[in-house]
Amino acid sequence: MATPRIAAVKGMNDLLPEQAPLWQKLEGTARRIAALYGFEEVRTPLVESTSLFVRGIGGETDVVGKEMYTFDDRGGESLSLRPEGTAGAVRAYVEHSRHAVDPIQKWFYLGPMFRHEAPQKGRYRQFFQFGAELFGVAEPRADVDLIALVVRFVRELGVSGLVLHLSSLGDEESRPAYREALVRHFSPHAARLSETDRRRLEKNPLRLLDSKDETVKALAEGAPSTLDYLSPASRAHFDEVLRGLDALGIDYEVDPKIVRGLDYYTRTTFELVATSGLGAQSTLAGGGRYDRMVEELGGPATPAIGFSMGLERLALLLEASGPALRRGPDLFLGVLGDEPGRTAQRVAERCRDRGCTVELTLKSGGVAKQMKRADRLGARFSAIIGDGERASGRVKLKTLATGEEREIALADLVEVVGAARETDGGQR
RNA sequence: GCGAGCGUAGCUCAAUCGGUUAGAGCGCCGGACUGUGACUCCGGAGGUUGUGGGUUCGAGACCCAUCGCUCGCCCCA
Repeated sequence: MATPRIAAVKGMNDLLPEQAPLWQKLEGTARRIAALYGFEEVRTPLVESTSLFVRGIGGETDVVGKEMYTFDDRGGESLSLRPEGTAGAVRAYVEHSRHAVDPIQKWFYLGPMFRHEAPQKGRYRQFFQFGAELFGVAEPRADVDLIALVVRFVRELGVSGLVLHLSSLGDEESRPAYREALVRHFSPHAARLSETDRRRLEKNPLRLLDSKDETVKALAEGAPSTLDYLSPASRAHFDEVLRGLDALGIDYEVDPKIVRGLDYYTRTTFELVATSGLGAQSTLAGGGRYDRMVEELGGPATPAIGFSMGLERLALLLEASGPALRRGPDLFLGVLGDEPGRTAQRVAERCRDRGCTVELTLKSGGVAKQMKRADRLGARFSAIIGDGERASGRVKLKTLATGEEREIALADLVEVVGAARETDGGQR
């Protein structure tokens, strides 16, 4: 009987070497695009005081109310694994008085988030997000710049079939009136609503617009739009965002029904939705303004806008369009014997000094076996070093792809392999 | 939290109505080829059929429970 194995925790996945190239591409592109827009990386803790999320995101939200990994540490303080990145970023902005350094802070982050939900396609308990936060600018141009970043990122990766949904939730002035209008619209039909939807009607009527229940969907068709209740200032802001996107040629769909699940949003909200490939979890990215949150967490009144994107969902879309290639080593160095092995290892080090990737035979074996390995690894060149080579100072350098073989001086090996790498920049 | 589907080798799958020793392809290891990969051929390892119980002369298959995975609902990225 085999010893029982311990499996990974439900909803938390290993990323194995085969998947690494794809993730490196995702993260590398994210960093590069963020830099193009002047965003700098911030790394905040994975664990925060539970109260941060309760205050920042809203205790009534599903994310905080029932999906957080919460525990008491040894001192009795309630801590939680971060379910999203914005609250921690705002906390850091306030804690370090960044407004005093420069009120305009442009941050991006890349890292795991945790939510205790039933896993399904595109939804995991540990998932990676790429996100950005732009503090200190109320102007709609900031909204447009941030959305442009998101759009450029997915475009750069070659993901297609995405639609940008856009709306505005208004400000302190507009929201109460809109809320009331919604209650007026749905209340006469309360009897036909499910229990949860009736509770929503009381607590957060905005939620009803997002319902998938057919009855509610039908009712929502004729519901008043948040856009009709915007204050003049919010209206002007929203219109300017739309004009800015038009000017950049970014397509969007004004969709008053998008309601973000976190309480902190004001004014502009947006989602990037996949039209296929993600099943029920079609939202790839979400974001919006949170102009009141910095103040609510004890900082000076500071407007802000941000977004976050689920990288697993992005990976799912990218995997569908073909696997990322793993690049083999520039040189495979085979070894026959201990003494030649030491020579080969020295040569390998010199190649690596030169910036070439080298796979050296570590586990002794016959030539055929070593060549098989060279082939499987996808090496560009192979050479075997044995007593003969050591004595003569000459090696046979084989180009795996063509089978062509030529004899060169062992002393020239580094230069030949290095030059070949440089002619095509290591891209093969 | 709720609902549904699925668990057979490392992977993808097969196994007649419940029938005797659970197979194949790919992959892996070895050999043909003791100093040259791919193609080919030969051989090998690898399974408590997720787990526990039940029905039966007999269970991979049927029943119950349990665990896991997947998908959907809710919600979200």
